[in-house]
Amino acid sequence: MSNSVPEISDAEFEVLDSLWQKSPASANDIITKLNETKPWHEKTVKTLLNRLVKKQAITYQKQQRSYLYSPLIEREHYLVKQSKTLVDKLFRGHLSPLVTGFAQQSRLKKDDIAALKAIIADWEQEEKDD
Amino acid sequence: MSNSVPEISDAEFEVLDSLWQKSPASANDIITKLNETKPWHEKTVKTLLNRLVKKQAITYQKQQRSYLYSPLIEREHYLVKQSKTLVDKLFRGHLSPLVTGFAQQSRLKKDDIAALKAIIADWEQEEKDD
DNA sequence: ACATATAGATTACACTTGTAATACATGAAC
DNA sequence: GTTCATGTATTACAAGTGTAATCTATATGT
Repeated sequence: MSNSVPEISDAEFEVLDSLWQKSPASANDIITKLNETKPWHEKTVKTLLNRLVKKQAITYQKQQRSYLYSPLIEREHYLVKQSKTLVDKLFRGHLSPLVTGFAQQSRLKKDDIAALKAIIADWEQEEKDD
Repeated sequence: MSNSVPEISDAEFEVLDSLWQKSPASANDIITKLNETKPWHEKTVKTLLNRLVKKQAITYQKQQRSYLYSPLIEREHYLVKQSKTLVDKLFRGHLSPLVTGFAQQSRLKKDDIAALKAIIADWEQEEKDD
């Protein structure tokens, strides 16, 4: 119950995602990791950390001088919510047109196909159970 | 080639979507239609129309005093691009975790399942052709 | 004890977005 | 021809965002 997930901007998301991969982590850990792929200034990342704390998306524990940050919002939950938001907006809640669009752009990977088969099998099992 | 789709905000998207449903349309047509579901002030919608024109997402033809607006960006193209953007961001380009998330939230509708089956069949046919 | 490096906090600043209000131009009514 | 209504254009303004720079407090080296 309770928590409506806060709005997370794109840049903030990258920071949060880094914490989902490994936490707790110090600001420097996070900066180092992010800098493998993004040219973000140290100050920029710290601003993003502050904003995430204010939004209660992450928290920290004081560790002598520095902080160790950890996520407060759960990854799976967040991903599902964002997915649903987009599908609602673009496809009025229907997933299949999204998948079809993907398929037409040939972006399906073989593990996607395997996963889809499994999903269909589950769904049909459920139907039978009704 | 050419056109990187411009960034469209949420509010702007609603206006564009209305034009995808019916165009060309006058500002008043659009306002009336949008007001069936959103409490937006006339001035607000006109601001959004202006911004969309500036972004070259829509265009218009002068019709005596007023304008008739039409989309410049293609709906299918836009939807696929947004879908891909989200899947890249949240799932590193893999569609199946998104579908799995949906399935777990029981958001799959029966036409979704039918569409998924068709997609798989097509994909397997492609494989065979290689 | 004192200077310094450094971690986090505060401030900055331009751009976008949501949400209009005001200004301007012109066709329509008298 | 002058006024008025109405359509578009311009301006407004706060909140959020990307992208830092500056300020402040303190652990550490000497």
